[in-house]
Amino acid sequence: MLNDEPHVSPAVKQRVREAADALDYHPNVFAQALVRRKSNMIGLIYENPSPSYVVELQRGVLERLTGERYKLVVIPIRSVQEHAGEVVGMLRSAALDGVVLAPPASDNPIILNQLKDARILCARIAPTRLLDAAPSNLIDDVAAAREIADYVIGLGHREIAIIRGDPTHASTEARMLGYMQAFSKADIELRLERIEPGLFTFDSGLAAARDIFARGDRPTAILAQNDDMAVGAMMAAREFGLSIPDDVSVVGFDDSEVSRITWPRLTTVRQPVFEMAIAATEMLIAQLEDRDVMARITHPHELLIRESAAPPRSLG
Amino acid sequence: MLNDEPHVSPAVKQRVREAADALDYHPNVFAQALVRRKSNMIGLIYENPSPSYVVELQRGVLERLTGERYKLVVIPIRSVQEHAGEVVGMLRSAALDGVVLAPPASDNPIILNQLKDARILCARIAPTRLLDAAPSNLIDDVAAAREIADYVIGLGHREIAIIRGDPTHASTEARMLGYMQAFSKADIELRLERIEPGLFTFDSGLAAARDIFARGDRPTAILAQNDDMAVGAMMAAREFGLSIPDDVSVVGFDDSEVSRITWPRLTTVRQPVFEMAIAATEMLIAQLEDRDVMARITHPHELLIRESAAPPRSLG
DNA sequence: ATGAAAGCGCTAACAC
DNA sequence: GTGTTAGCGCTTTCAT
Repeated sequence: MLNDEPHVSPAVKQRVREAADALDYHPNVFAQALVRRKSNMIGLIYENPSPSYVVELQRGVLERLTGERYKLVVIPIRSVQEHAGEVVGMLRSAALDGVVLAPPASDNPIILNQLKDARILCARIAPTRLLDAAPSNLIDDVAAAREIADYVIGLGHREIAIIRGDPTHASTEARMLGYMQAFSKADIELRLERIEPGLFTFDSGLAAARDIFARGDRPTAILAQNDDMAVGAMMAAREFGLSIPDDVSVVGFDDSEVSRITWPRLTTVRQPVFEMAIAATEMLIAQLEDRDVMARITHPHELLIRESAAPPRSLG
Repeated sequence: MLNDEPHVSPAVKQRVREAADALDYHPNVFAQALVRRKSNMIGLIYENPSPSYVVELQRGVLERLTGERYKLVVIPIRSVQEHAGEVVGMLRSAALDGVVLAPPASDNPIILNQLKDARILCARIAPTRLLDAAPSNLIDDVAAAREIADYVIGLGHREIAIIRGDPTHASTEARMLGYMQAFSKADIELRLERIEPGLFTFDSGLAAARDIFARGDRPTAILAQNDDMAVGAMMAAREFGLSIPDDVSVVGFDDSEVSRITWPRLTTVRQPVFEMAIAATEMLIAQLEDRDVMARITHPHELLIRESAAPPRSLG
């Protein structure tokens, strides 16, 4: 009766509602779920490399869920790489109607397959492979990385170091490829010792940049594969008494909040994580309600020129 | 049978488990919940002023929940102040076993009362009032604020501005009180125009500090009631060409991640949000499982002296 | 110890 | 339209 049935007059609805309120009646969601086979809960699956990324993600999902009857269950995975086989078991015992998959889970074939077998719907954020396996929200990582590398090269830099992201995330390779395209277009040789590993965390960026600065021939610019690592690199530069961007330029990737609160503000390329999360949630809800679903959205990226990169001093 | 019954031999258990795996059997959680009247889900209720605070909070809850059968449902509230009356209705329709209450919900008498009426268990983070209404995790906000103010005054500052937190959070008043105790002990007069309102956000700190710097007589130090606002104040200082800590000292409150990634690093006073969230979740689980529950834990705070505060230039 | 049966609170199908 | 009933998948109780 409370479920918006078709042939009930508004007046009656109103009275029923009042009576329900008066009796403090709340339908039992388990009984409902049991018979409807629907929990009205969705999950957000993520690993934990960059807090700012996760925050944006979750904000986006919750934004789309406001006013909706769905509740959000957060499911952090220590290491998708290691626990892929167990993830779907967890999900089905949580009885979720569907899940939003953030990287690197969104790229994991084991998870994708088991999800299909378990008939759990999903929508994905930033996958790079198997794009038709499930609805996807992407940016063009290769192009975005190429553009910011182009920009840095355009400033006159030729001695450029790179801090890579987490190797278990496919976007790390994609961004690497974009950088390399820009390098080869400009005829710059990328030396192996100029590539530092990282994990998408502030600490890993700090450590990587310390390594870079501790070595003899210092680059004039650093491309970090996300903003957290870029901010770590800025910290390392300060430790070495280098000023940014005069002594060394640093650029990031993502436009996460941290890029706007540092000084100088970080030049980066925007990935609209919040909007991607909203769109992914929309795709998931559409599936749950048997509406038409977009199979794939490529979201726009945008080079954001701020103050952390400038021409190298020799050209200054 | 799968529920760890007492009189079953290990061998039988093992075989049952194998059979269950082979058939890919998963118990239906709704049927269980229906008859047991227990959902194995807990909620985290928060408002959204400072992302770094929320991240720590959620990390703590999830940390305590790893390996536990409980799932976490996140419940952001736009404005606890405005929607206190509706919160508990939402919760009971979500059928949660219990909730962790972050400020300002943890201080809200309406929510606390309705929770009790609805027999939803809870544990609280950083309440300042009604401390015996439900298990509480606190720090001594007054003492912590007094200590950091003492420190700044001890550096030689006497022209000190304050950026307040969100007025709907009770800790704002508590910290204010701590500052004032330090001021009066040092015989410093606190002028009204030296108190700027804020909302615990970076942007509000930025705006508040711009106001402060735009006025004629500039303070030599700023006490911000959390780190996000302090970092906003640092940004404003840069905009005015002021260097930190030489021209102006800035200190924060919380020791959130952002305080460690700025340059100079932020002098602040640590509130162990992560540990408080773990403890609150522990208190909640203990209640759910009828174990003894600590009624209140006062967590230690700690003054963290970093580089964003120094003696005023006149003394330098 | 083992098995049968009742019932948790609701929805949907079907008769009236 | 309105009232009745079966049954969702499990746990628990009560016979056996």
